[in-house]
Amino acid sequence: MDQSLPAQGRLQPLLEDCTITRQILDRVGDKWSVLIIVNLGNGPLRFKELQRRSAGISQRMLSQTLRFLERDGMVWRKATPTVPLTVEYGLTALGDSLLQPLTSLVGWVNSNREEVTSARINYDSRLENAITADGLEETTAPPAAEAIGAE
Amino acid sequence: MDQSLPAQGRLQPLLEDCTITRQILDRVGDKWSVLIIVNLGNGPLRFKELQRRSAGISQRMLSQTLRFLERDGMVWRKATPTVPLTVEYGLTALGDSLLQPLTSLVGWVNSNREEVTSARINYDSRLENAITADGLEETTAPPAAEAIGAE
DNA sequence: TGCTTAGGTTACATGGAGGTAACTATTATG
DNA sequence: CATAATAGTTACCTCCATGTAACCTAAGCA
Repeated sequence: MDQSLPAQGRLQPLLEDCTITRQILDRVGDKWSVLIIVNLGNGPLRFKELQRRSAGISQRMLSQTLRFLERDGMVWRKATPTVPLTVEYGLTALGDSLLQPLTSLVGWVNSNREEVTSARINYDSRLENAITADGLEETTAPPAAEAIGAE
Repeated sequence: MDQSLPAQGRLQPLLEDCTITRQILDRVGDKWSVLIIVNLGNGPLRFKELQRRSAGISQRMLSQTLRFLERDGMVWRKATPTVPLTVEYGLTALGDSLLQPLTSLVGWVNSNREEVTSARINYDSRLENAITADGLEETTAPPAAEAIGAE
């Protein structure tokens, strides 16, 4: 779409004043929403199966999140009045189109896990050194005021 | 539909069992993190300026989120011991690389706001009709068991 | 002396997100 | 009659994320 990111300037005002944008972003960025959408990315699933695949989600949150996603037009729901009742969920065209940016975000996370993890270790050990170096006082001095080249 | 997304299958297990992935995803998907990263996308900013541009953020959350992002290696911090103290924040190479998937996600949201909004109106009005249609009882019957074409 | 600035930290209070568990309906089966 | 399965809903409770506001440091200046 925007090969070199000149769109950034246009994103800011939208993030600033647009409540709806923020609202939708919160929803699609939500922990359970992401999990459900990615899980539905391979095709429709029934409630129990979806719960089984979304490790850690409670019945309550699955049901709630599904209703939100259905309301927002990203997921469809199909109930078949069989004996113990069969309900299927799947991605709408809208939900499917979300799958792409979402997948690239999750992909970014997976690609950069190591780097983030080592950044944390690095940061934490610097903090420790800074604390042990000057006793109890003067911790107000920022320990990383130099070496900001960031590679 | 998903011929161009063969990576999905590999994302699921990572989302299921990997605590770190989920943790990082929560961080980069966080409301304030997104705002800060997008705002820093145009270049480094000082604390107050960043706060001014990130409408609605409190000093506390800005400071906290910046510390998290710095710890995760996405943002650098440069303090200059001037008279009232000058601190600049900017994106590291890692943070900059996040800008791309994040921008495409925010772009998706902006492109599909209308559709989501109308989906909500549609859903809510259907609910209303379903409620007024059958008085007080029998609301247990799923109102949308037919017409699932999703368009 | 005390007000201002930048850039925070800390204590305190609270709302709401989310977990747990019980309850619902329906039919088949033992 | 009780139990099981699917697909939820509801009540209840707790804890954490976040907002508010006060406080901190250091220097300048009126």
